[in-house]
Amino acid sequence: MYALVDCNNFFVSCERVFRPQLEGKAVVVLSNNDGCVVARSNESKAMGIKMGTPFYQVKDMVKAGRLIACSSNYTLYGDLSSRVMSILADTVPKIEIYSIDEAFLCMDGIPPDRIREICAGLVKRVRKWVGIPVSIGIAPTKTLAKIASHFAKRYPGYKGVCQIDDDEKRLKALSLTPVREVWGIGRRLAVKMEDCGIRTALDYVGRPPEWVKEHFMLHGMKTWMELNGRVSVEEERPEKRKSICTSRSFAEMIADRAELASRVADFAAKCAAKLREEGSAAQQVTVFLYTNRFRNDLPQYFPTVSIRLPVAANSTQEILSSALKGLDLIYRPEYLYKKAGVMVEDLVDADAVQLPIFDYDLGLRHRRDRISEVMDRLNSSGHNVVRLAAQRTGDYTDVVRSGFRSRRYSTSLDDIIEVK
DNA sequence: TCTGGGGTCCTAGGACCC
DNA sequence: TCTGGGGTCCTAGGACCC
Repeated sequence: MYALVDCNNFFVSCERVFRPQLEGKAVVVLSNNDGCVVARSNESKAMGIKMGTPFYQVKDMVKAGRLIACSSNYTLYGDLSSRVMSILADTVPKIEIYSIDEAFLCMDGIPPDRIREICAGLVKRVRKWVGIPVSIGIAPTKTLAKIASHFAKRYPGYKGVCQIDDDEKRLKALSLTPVREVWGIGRRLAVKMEDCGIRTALDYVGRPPEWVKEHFMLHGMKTWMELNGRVSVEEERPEKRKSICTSRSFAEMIADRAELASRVADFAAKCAAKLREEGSAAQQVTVFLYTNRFRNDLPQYFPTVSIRLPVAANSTQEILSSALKGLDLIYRPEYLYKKAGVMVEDLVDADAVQLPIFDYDLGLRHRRDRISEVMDRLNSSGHNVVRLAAQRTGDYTDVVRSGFRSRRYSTSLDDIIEVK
């Protein structure tokens, strides 16, 4: 059996932990730059606010006092997430962290008749110790556990735990689940399935496997098997990422090359730091720019360029200088840019980098690695105490729109003192 | 005026090989 | 007019997830 633990309205719940006056109110959390709605309380869902709604479309409700908006505060969410995860990890033999607000628990070795009771205990403990409400779905496959967790979340009668442990319950649950809500079936596939007359998950599992394979290929087959109770979604992914990306939209559009370069330099430095944190090194650095895709009146340009590194690297200097080289190749002064990003790809283990035999300055490499190490130590507080001259001066908060930010209650000493 | 950020996997098709 | 058959590898783009 798998148990999927899903934090309810996670970002909103995090805000509520430290501002209990938000309890029972319509609350939304906004994306970077206060761009769009990325989390909603039950009350704001009931008001019809959809995921991804641009903030300006609900601004009037905020002004009228009917809706409370919070800028996103990922430091806070990340910290509360790790507290939730550590409680889960302490309770069951194995957990697979799936996202910031979800984890699969592997219930191997736990007597079947105790699973529900253990999960009910977890719901209470996480609520009491961290303050976050969670829902848990229990089932023989991950896809079914997801469905069970939806029921646990939707119907208060379950008290946060729903288990699918026999065929009767499974078929009942599938018949009540629209196919577009199934894990692994997105918008495009859902439309295609509905065109074939498939409305519920039960309709889908009723189709013969040959037909499913023909129309929805490998991916569709896996989902089909999972819904039929046969495990097909692999075990956890390897712990190291295959690519790392840092990108941001800008509060204002940018045309100036120097300004753009300093932003790209920041993104590159961030990628390099993430690489080192993970013990990886990159063989390729990609830079991309976006003009404002919502401005039909402006010329559009979405260039991207990749630079191969002769030797895999993770020093800030090397990643940054490649990124700026890339920027030079794609930058055109006649456009207004709204977003940029740096991606590092083809990652290898940092301690297994293949060095060339000839014409290679190993001393230079070591010096760069040393500098990066020192930078990491000095920057470990999360503030950019030291940076390369190509990077921006000043804090990131200077350039991001964030009108409703809560404090970093659980991680920043200043903010903790403020609360007291 | 104002529209997020970060990942993974799969497939089709092209390049290339014999 | 008529132009083989079979592989592998790589990449871009599309689909999905949160």
